[in-house]
Amino acid sequence: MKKNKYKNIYEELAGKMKDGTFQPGELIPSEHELAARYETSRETIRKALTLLSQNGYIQKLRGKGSVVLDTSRASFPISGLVSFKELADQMNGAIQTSVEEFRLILPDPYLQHQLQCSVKEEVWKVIRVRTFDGERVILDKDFLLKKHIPALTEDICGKSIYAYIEQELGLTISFAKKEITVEPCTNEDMDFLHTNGFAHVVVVRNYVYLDDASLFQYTESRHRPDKFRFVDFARRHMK
Amino acid sequence: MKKNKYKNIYEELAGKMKDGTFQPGELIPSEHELAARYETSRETIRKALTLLSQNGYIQKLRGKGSVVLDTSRASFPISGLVSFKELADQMNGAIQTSVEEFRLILPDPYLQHQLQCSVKEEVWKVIRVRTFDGERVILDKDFLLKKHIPALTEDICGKSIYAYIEQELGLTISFAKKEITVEPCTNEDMDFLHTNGFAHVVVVRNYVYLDDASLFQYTESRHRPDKFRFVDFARRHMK
DNA sequence: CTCCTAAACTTGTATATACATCTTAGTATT
DNA sequence: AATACTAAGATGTATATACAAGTTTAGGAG
Repeated sequence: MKKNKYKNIYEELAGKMKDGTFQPGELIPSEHELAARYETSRETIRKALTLLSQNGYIQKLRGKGSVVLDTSRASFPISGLVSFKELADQMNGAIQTSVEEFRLILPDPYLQHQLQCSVKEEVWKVIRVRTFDGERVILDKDFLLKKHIPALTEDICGKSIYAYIEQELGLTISFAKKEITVEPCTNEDMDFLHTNGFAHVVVVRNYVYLDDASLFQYTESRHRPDKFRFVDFARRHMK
Repeated sequence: MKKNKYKNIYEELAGKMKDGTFQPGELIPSEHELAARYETSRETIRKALTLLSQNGYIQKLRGKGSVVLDTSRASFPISGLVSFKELADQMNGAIQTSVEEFRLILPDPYLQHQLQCSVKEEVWKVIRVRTFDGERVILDKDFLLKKHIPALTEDICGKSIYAYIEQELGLTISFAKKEITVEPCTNEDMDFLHTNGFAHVVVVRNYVYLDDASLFQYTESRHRPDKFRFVDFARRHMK
């Protein structure tokens, strides 16, 4: 099989950093030694190490080796493109999702612009509220093009839309552009959320694309400010 | 010279997307053709295209080619690790920096924790205010370890600390971990900023590292909410 | 003992080859 | 005319080699 050897090695090494087999500050084995240990070529090891470096697991030091970085503070996931369900599964605590609205609509001009579609394109409108420890703190407004997602049910929205798209429909969610701003509370925010006297919400606008580069989803995720936290890892120069 | 051929090609192709030589939706030449055109190997071209893909310039379609994505909406820089001076240079408008405080201190327990240093390590404390169109909207509190940055002047802080570190000191700023939250205004915020009645500020905490993986800077960037905007590009699966 | 140098080992870049997998267009068959 | 197959061309993965450049260590010269 000619598939994903480097990705498997990446996963295995990343696991060893997460579970503490490799400690922060330590040097991992050299590329030659890893190549021998995994019975593969140095180039394949280098692809795995490049991924680790890009995701903040290691720092490569020329002439010395690769040192393990401290990822404990980061509280994963580090930004990335992760669905709420996947995020919730990684956390421990009382987290609930309730579907407040679910229907097929024709887009208004604002949505036409966000989804770059015509007024005739049918769109799934899904409104969900995320509850943490009994407090309604996130309002998710999803809009999905029926052209790409022909069938959808309220039941699926209560679980995970992404799992349905990837596992049932066999589509591949590829990338997203996101924008974070702070905006005044709307009436809708106050209806659905426990705003606790906050006059503003943090708005995360997500434009999500499939692997053929077609835009299929626009999501507006509205967070109560005191419960919002975004963590990112960024490299200055690319390698 | 055995250096950075792939990075040069990346820069050249990225430039063609920015200036419109390559239009969104278009297919760029195939890897074979680019290899011939640049008189290099396919692997070198692939490294350049991988960078373009990671930074949201193109989407690679197996069996078809690489399609140019629309980066016009993104309004660069897309997250990344960019100094304020570099960001300001790309924008047009009346932007000013004023240094409000500049001195050498010994860290209190909070700073010791943020910078992971002892109470004896001297730290440069720099407080700067960023003014847009006459409004004081960002308060930057920088703390730099003297161990790594032995000399610093108020004049440098008024221009660009990063330019000084990289060009004068010859150090390489490598990566940063950042965290975005929303927090109540402090007295300091109200003293230095035109808070315009806002009760909260957006706080961006930056932990910045050199290329030997040593932490040298902790920055707290406090933004007036209505002027804050963060744009990110994220891929779901890594390649 | 100190200093310098050379060797060994590390990661970085460039090139080449082979084959897998996917898309598309063209051809042949039914 | 519709379908099925084939070939060409595209990207994806794996391997191999050579050399460049930075770091560390060991050993030799003084």
